[in-house]
Amino acid sequence: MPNTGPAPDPADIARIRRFNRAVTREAGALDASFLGRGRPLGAARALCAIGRDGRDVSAVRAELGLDSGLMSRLLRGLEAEGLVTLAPDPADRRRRLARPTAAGLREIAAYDRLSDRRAEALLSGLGRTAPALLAAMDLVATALLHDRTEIAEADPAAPAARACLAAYYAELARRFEAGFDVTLSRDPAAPDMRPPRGSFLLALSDGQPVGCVGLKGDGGPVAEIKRLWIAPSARGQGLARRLMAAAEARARALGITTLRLDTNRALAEAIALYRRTGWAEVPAFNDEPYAQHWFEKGLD
Amino acid sequence: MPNTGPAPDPADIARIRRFNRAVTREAGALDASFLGRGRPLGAARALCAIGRDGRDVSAVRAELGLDSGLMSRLLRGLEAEGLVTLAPDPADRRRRLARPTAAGLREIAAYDRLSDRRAEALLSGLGRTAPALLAAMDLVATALLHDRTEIAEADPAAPAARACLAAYYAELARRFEAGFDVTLSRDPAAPDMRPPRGSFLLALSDGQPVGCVGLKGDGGPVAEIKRLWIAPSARGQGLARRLMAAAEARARALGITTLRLDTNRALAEAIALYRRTGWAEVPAFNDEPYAQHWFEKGLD
DNA sequence: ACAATTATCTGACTAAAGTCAGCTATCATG
DNA sequence: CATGATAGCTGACTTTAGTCAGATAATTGT
Repeated sequence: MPNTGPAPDPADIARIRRFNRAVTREAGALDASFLGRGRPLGAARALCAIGRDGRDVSAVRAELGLDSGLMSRLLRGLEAEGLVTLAPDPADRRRRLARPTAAGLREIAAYDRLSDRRAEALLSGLGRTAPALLAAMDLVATALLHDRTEIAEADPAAPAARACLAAYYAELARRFEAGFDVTLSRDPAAPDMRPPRGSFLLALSDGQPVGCVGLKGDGGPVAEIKRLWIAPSARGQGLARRLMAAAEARARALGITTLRLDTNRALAEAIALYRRTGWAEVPAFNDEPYAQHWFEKGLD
Repeated sequence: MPNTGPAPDPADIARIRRFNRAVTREAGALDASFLGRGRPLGAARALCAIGRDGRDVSAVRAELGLDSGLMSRLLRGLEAEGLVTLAPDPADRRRRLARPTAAGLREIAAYDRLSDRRAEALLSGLGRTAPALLAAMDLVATALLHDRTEIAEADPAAPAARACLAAYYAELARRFEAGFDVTLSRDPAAPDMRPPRGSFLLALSDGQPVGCVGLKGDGGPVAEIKRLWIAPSARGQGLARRLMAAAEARARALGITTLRLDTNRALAEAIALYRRTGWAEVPAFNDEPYAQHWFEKGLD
């Protein structure tokens, strides 16, 4: 149901349209600068989407929204240029992993520099007003990305969920003082995070997974929150709060009355969120080696 | 010579790149919605660039950055669709003027509505945070359009000029200790700010007024600078200086040899600008109740 | 073991965008 | 009135992007 609020001010609409024009011009200029490296835009975008660390082809395809035939041809082109190598994914040999070669890394770095240089030019032309502009850009980006992020239940073994979990583990390994090895942790089995025992929720931004949370149950009235993670690119939008609220709602629907969670002291934002949203710190209720804090929340 | 200032913070660059991603998606979505009218994007853009009032072909071509052959073909297509008519420019019969037909006007309106609807959707999803977002978008747009801000003479009674003046009065009311009531002030009559007595200049960023200055004359060799104002989103770019320089140039062209102005002590940035640009503080030359400083500058 | 699904590749297309050389008509200038 | 510049038109291209219908191989569910 649109048009519930007051009718938008035409002057405000004009302001937004001016913004759109300003920004499409900027985007066009960036595209044009990308063209300067003697490669069509599609190929340049594909290379950048593969990134330094390499990625599986289907992820790139989903991000760029390309037809599989076109994607295949672009990769063939990049391969012929000696910029990427393709190898079957050992985990699923239908998939292929694209990795940049040394030359590919150089090209990616060159494209990054082009982006950076535009950003620098913008910043340096501003002087003392730069912080205000950056804050404004953050606000706009957050607003534009906000309504595109939706929360959906997924199977914890589905590729999107596994991608989130892999990124989550990698981040824990970076952030925990002692590193992180999932095999030493109380890793929940997938069936405990599937209905009717539990649930696994993904935050999807335009189809891309940008966050997750697990609800691990055992059929009884007490369940645990696990694996709360937000992609770096999606932080600062209150997404963790939305995911937690969705997990609580799902738990209620599954007849769960008490939620628990354990967490590591390195995860300060998460701990702050739990405290802000009605979780009470309680004594350790398990022997999770990576946990220093335990929380509980009643769902009534 | 770039790289003079301090090296930009990589985190700031990352923020800009996040902004770019958010915004190019938005632009892509708008393009996709334009495609829904059964016309390739190039033709749709050309039609919208022609606009309601029609335009000469070379102006459209310059705006869209198209090859003359391509432009010609796009126009031929629009003509065949019955959306535009082409006629030689009476002033220079090499040029051609494109004007929308009635059907063309309807199509332009339809494209406008598509843009408007996206803007409305964004606004309505925001509620009370809308003003902050709009201000942020203005700031970003102004920064990106920085080099496209142009100064044009306007009638002081035109809507864009009145909008600037209203914003100026509102700001004075906020900033002056005693508030501001325009009826108590020495408000210049509009004819004194029109050629040949004076002038009224607007700073236009992509069509939106973002600043103004008035030159109030009485036909003699002495004129006053009035109503210097820059929209908050456009500050910090040296626009006030550009507007003042343009006003001085206009004054010279009108045969004025001495400029004066009065101002309030609350307008510190303006006073600093006057001091920096060759204005000399002089004793009060009028009884403006809101003024504490009077300046004069000779134009030789 | 079997069918269904999934990821990718290939060939054969089309549409859109863009380039380029040469043409004509008009205009500005000496 | 010749000269050169300018604006636009046309035909003959190329490149880029994108679509679609199979083919193939690997995986999943039963």
